[in-house]
Amino acid sequence: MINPLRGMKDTVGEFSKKYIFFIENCSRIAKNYGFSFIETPILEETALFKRSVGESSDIVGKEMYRFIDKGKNDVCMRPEGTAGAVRAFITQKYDRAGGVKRFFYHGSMFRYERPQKGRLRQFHQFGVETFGVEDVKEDAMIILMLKEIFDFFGIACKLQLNSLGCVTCMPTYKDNLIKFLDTIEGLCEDCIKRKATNPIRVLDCKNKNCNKLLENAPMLLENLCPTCKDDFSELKSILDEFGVVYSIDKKLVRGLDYYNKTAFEFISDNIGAKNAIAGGGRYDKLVEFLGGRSTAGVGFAIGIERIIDLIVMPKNKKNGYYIGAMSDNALKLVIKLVIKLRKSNVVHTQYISKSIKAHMKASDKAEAKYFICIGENELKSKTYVIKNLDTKEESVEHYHIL
RNA sequence: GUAGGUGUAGCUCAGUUGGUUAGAGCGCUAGGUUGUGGUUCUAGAGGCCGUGGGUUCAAUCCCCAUCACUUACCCCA
Repeated sequence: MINPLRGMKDTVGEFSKKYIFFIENCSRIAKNYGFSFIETPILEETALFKRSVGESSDIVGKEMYRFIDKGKNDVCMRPEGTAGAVRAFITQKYDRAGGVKRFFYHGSMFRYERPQKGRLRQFHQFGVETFGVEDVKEDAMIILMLKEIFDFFGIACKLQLNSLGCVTCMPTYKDNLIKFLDTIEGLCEDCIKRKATNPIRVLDCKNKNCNKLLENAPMLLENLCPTCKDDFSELKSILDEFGVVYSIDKKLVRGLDYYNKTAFEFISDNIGAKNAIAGGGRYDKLVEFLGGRSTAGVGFAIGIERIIDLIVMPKNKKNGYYIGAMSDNALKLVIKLVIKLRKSNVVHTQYISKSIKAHMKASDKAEAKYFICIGENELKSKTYVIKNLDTKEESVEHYHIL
């Protein structure tokens, strides 16, 4: 027997139903916000992720599915969606065309890690990206969209917010942070590495000892330039105005290098240890960094496996027809009728004749609303009965397809 | 990479202090006298008790190894 690879799962059964339900409704909501569908390749040049996600990130450092293809290209399976969307934005020359572009996407992402609850090697995200809008109202808007999505699916969660500053305030802050870190002894090994590669990530180290040592560290949020500070205030006031509850997490820096200014995460207490169910933020330098004309960007991604268990599905209503044959002579007619009705209805059937009782049981299993059974009597009378399985009413119809 | 937990029917799990024929619920199939369902009743099918080795007269059970799954750490969605 061949099993799926570790950390990879089939989309079937209950998960499949929920997945479709989730994607359809997220897409609907995103369209209402003016976003249009984009799909980018799963394979991209390794350089794309190295440059966008960042070499200091764990994702690039140790989690990518990376290989050399037959054309000797160094390629990776995408570990997240933003890099590809930005690349596509530049490829299409939308950066030069100017204006605003809003995209939503969904699909498989790949990270080579140890699987656990809500974390797979092939997992699925639904995400959106806005290009060309510097206004922080857009940040607020996509957070409102996320909130709307979670509300729609009945998912309880909390929003955590931070601002990472911009090219004006971040560099000086970073210098100050490094100076502070230099005065500290006893940081964990990882943090010592981070100090050199991406010092702000020291802030969200989970090591308790590091946390203590960092109690007096300078915080990003307290060292923002006036613009960033104003934007952050405006973001908060919009969220307040529309009743979005949030908390400020000064240590929220996120693991991807491309974020600046707004950074946020939605977390849930109901999904095991990995409590981030969605994350996002602003990445105003990324388009330029990947070779495009300078364009602001902001977006989010939802981890579908993280929230799938929290989705409450509406109850299935009975729908469509079940048509069965009670004698072999009737089979041909049943098939004809099935094909005809399938032009505009959900129709279930079976290819063998059996008792009316067995057919009715099968129709319940199929959750059909209407039931038709054809046997010798129907063949003789050229009529059949349609039974409404909810109301138990029966009505006689003449058929003309013999 | 590290640590714990679990591998018995399609699914969820009992069980055997080592002994001949392996258990339940759910699901599946078929029936409950004339062609009417969901909840019911009866019957049936379905197991190399994860794999390899060891101890033993005898292993699904004890020991070792291995693989898989799972949870957690790290990190992320």
